[in-house]
Amino acid sequence: MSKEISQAVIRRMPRYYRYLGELIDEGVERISSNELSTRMNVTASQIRQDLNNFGGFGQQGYGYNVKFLYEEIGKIMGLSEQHNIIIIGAGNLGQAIANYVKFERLGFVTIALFDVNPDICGRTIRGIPIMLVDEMEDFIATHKVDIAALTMPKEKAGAIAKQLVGYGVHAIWNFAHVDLEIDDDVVVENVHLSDTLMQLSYNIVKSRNEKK
Amino acid sequence: MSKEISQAVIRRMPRYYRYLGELIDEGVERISSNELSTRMNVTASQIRQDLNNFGGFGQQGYGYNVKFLYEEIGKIMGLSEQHNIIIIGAGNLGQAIANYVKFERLGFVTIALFDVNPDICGRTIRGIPIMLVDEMEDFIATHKVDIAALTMPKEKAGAIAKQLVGYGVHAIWNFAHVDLEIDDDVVVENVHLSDTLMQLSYNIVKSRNEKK
DNA sequence: GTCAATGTGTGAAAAATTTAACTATCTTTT
DNA sequence: AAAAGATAGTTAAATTTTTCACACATTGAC
Repeated sequence: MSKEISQAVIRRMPRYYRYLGELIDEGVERISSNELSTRMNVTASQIRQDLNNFGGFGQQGYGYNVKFLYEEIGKIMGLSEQHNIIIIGAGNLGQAIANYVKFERLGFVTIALFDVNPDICGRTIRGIPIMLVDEMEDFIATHKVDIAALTMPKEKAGAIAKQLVGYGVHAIWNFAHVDLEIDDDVVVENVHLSDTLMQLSYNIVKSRNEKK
Repeated sequence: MSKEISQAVIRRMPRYYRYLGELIDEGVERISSNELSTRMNVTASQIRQDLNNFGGFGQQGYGYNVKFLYEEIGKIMGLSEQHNIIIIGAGNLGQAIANYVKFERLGFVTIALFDVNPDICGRTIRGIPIMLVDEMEDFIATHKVDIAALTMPKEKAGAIAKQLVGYGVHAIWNFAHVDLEIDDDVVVENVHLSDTLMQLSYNIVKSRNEKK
């Protein structure tokens, strides 16, 4: 059995991926854990430990091949396959996400939005159709849906999530401010914006106090 | 000197706050760490340890007074004062945030949006004006601005952040996909949506493999 | 008022994470 | 081709975080 990799490590991987992408853009071919650690403001030891969770991607005396490592991390994070997203809640946030072209470069493609409001149904965003929530079941049955993004008010999120899981969706990107109670085999990633605001606020007050 | 409280603890506080808010809505007056731990799916021990970082809010044999604890956490997280937010980048995401009424209940009030696009300037969102980025300096000089939310493309984020800090802004809620290099006395909270998507993607693949 | 039950605060143990140190391997130079 | 230098992989130590366990304060029943 392969050892479980801690979520702390997983949370750091996207940052490595981003920095490696930048290095590629800069035309850098190879990099040592030490040099990368300086750029990223982490310890070289942590970089080596993190990467070694997945295997040895570097070479003693040489370092890491930037392009190779970039691609390997991409594979590890599941970016080698396309993930289709549907967005439930075509409000501002839902539309914002649908408009984010950058996600597509990572393989995350929004294929539909759903809303309860009949007025906006039939419209499209970048060619992506907005449909009625009632059409969701049919749509999921006839399309490959890998991720459902929940951007509706929290009151409705629980029920919608349950429905989605019933229709066969196994991954939820949850922007509603509730903890979804859902089967173990469904993967949930929460994005609680107000939580991050509160953390910011805490650190503001702290920083102010430290300044005396 | 008061001991430093780990960011791990700080990240958990908003969740306590949310659950306590729900308990208040349910009319619950008191709760034990044990009962709360069941609801929240964490250990009672962790709850007690976390809270004790800030002082003893409970009472042996009684538990915690829900309303009192809620208010205390609010104070700890800096919610007892109003935080004015300006949003730089009035695209979809910026507008989505400006429309989020719920933040206001926590004391976070958006007072202006700024954009480089003259076409949308002069418009308002919920009464909040959209202005030209050029007007930013003046605005900050004449208004209390506590937090700047960066929702513009990452290419511009670094320069804008520098400007903002120059104008006296000390806290940045960063949605741009870059690490801002900024003075130590400026507080930055990053919200990297694509990072969370990648984490979700990793967990999807992992979960699929576990299922055999 | 007494006593059993409850349940926090807290010191200590356990677990997890991070950092440091070392070894072995590869690269580069001469 | 050999020696010197660089650097990943890896083991060990240090640190941090989480969990456990229990003394003792408070509540509530009788």
